[in-house]
Amino acid sequence: MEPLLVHPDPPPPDLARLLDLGGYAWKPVADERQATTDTPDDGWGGAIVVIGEESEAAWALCRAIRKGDLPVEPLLLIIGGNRLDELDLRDELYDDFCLDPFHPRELEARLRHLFWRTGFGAAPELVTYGELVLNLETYQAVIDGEPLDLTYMEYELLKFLAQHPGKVFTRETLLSRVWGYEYYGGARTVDVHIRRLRAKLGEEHANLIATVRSVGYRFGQSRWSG
Amino acid sequence: MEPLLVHPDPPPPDLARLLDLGGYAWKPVADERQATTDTPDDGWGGAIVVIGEESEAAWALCRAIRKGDLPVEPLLLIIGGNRLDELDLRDELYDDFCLDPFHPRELEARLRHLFWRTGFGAAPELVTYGELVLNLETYQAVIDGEPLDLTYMEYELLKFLAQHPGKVFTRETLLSRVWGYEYYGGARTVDVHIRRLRAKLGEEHANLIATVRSVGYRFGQSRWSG
DNA sequence: TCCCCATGTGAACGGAATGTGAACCCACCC
DNA sequence: GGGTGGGTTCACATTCCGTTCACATGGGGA
Repeated sequence: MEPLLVHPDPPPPDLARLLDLGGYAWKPVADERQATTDTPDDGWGGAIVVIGEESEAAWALCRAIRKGDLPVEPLLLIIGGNRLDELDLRDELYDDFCLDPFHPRELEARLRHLFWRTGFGAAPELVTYGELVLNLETYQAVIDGEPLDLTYMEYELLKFLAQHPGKVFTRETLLSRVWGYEYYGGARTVDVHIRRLRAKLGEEHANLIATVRSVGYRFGQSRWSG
Repeated sequence: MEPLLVHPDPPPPDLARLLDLGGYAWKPVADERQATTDTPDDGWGGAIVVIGEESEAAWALCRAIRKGDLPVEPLLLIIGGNRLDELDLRDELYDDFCLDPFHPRELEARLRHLFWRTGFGAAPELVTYGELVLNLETYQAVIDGEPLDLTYMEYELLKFLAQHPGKVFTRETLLSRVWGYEYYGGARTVDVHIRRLRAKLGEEHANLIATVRSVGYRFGQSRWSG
């Protein structure tokens, strides 16, 4: 998704943390001029403006965004409860607002809802390891920017491994945790799926999955990188 | 202005007092049936639903409002901070929400803003994806400029999918979110509707709906942003 | 060096998941 | 009552892929 425009620069630490944890890309911006010059190639995905002490600068930025030649949508405000009256005559300037201090879950919900309404998806749930990216919502996998065409079990197996990089799993463990605890079948099934995964990862990345002889398999580099 | 639909009956005292002080006309409503029979001549001006202890009844009312033949907009929720997770998969059911207990000024601001948006933003609500356009007000669908002749369920299904492009949905999820949470029927019904949608989309666009084997269906391509 | 066992490899089988055509059922309308 | 449109269900066809097998390969210990 396109990055979010965030004002002020730097933003409050808890806001920055929440955005990072939520997987949002964002860029702090001090004023309209910087917002214009720093516009990403694919534009802004939205804006979050904190109405703080310097409220005039913040409002000016909002006006610039809405009236000027810098069309950014949606625009969400974060504003202290004691400044609610500043919203009064400015309905046209924002799409949603959130009281400061905010409840993290509330802000998350507002962001999700805002992006849902405007048609952009919310930040997707991703599992990443190096150049490998698994999108849990779309069931798609990508490595080096190239999509991987994985079957269901291959995807589930790779997902589980990539969620626990560096850790060694026995075949029995993999069977119970990926295939299901009640599964009863030969352990060699795991080998075959590992083989197909390696093949699809390509020669370059096949070594992402290492064999630990007489134990099982490990995804990614071990801590001592041996 | 048309009166607001308020749930539950009776509403919390502080909500009633705030609405009265704000000069809003409103009517308490216990359930969908009453909402239908008590509809004012000139319709509802909007709805405020409190998600309280009886949250299932409240959600049922929301669904009825949004899916049924009782078009009420805008719809604002009042919900406890400890129930925020209930919002997660219900983005399409509401327009805005407010944490309970609410700050009176905040709720006022949200009401004002909500009505400002729906009052002036008279632009028809559209859902678009590439060459596909769904007009939510006229219930018409167009692709490549050619109108699509869709039945009701086909339209609802396509609308839901197009509102969440790239995301994979299981048949069960589609049944509950398109057909309704209380629906009980075979999952293969989804397959048939998908097939008819593909046929009506035409050979050129049939691949807009992709099958994700052993999972479900996905509309459009995922965005790999990140 | 030899042998054994663990793992890699290719192919085949069989069943599950999905596509497809048609029938059924119900509501609605004439 | 007959007819029509649309949602649902069923039976069958088809594709896909998870599993298993037989065999090849290779590493480590005696």
